Amino acid sequence: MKAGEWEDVADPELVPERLAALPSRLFGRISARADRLSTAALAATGAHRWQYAVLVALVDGGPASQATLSRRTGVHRSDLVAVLNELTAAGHVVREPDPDDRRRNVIAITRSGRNRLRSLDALVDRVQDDLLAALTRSERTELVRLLRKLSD
Amino acid sequence: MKAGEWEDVADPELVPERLAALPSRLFGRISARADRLSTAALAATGAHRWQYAVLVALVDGGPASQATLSRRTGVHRSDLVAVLNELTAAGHVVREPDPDDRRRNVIAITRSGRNRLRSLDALVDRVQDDLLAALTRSERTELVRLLRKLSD
DNA sequence: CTGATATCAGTTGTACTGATATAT
DNA sequence: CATATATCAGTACAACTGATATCA
Repeated sequence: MKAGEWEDVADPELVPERLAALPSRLFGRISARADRLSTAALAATGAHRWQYAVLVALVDGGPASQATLSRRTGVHRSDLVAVLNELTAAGHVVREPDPDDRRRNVIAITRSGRNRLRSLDALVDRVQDDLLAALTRSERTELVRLLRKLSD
Repeated sequence: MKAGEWEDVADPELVPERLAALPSRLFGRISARADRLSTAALAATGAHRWQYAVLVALVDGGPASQATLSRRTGVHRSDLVAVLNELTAAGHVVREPDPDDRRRNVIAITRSGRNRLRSLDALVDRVQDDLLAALTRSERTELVRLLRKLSD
């Protein structure tokens, strides 16, 4: 993954059918494309890709410990530390020791964090739209249904 | 990506709907799972994940230069060098200068390479089956159709 | 001179493992 | 004692970029 001008190395005309229809290969390629689109869209804002997931998890689920946030987002607890450092430094969340369980930090979103999320929301929506541009609206719905079945 | 015992960090019950239904996130997670399954399956054979793509491209498209192989497989020409070094060392392909264009190497599969591909084929099929286990046969067909539309 | 080819060295981001300190 | 939490250092891999030498 990287930003910049991009030229696909594969030529659809040349790719043998056995490879072209291989689910694991398709997932890898589409996922790489999604990463490129996300990174490009977020580059302007200086936001990390995981910031969005964390802010959504806080708004939709309320304040939480880092361990809970990890379970809500799927972001690994090891990686969450750096994301929260960034968000805290920017004033988008506050991180305070939990008085009820002193192992935990309680993470809460700030007003600035809510504003941040609103602007990221628009970017993320455009990325999904770009990514799924080749599909009709009903195909998109069906695709998401199938992907969700797979990810459980 | 790594092998070993694996425990999902996300708890499906806790993931907010906005994240759970996000295509770019779903692609990332499923692609990571596909990588884990492939790596685990290939670990026993000592094969790199790209070996399979290269061997298929040679069998289905005939001998070719490295640049052509890159376009057939989508494997980057920079990465292809190492894969071909491995395959050459194992005797699965032969790499010879092209007499008609001395910039090129002609890569051709050997009998040992064809045998290798047959054993990898079985592994790859099982990985796809594992990956798509949650879907019915017709859902799998529809999914592949949608993924192919996206990857063009 | 331009473009294509093969090679090599290095970079970035994701998704981890493993270890440690601290508290329940 | 086991278990959960937060943190940090480090690893493996895909998918690149950029540079160089060679040749058409």
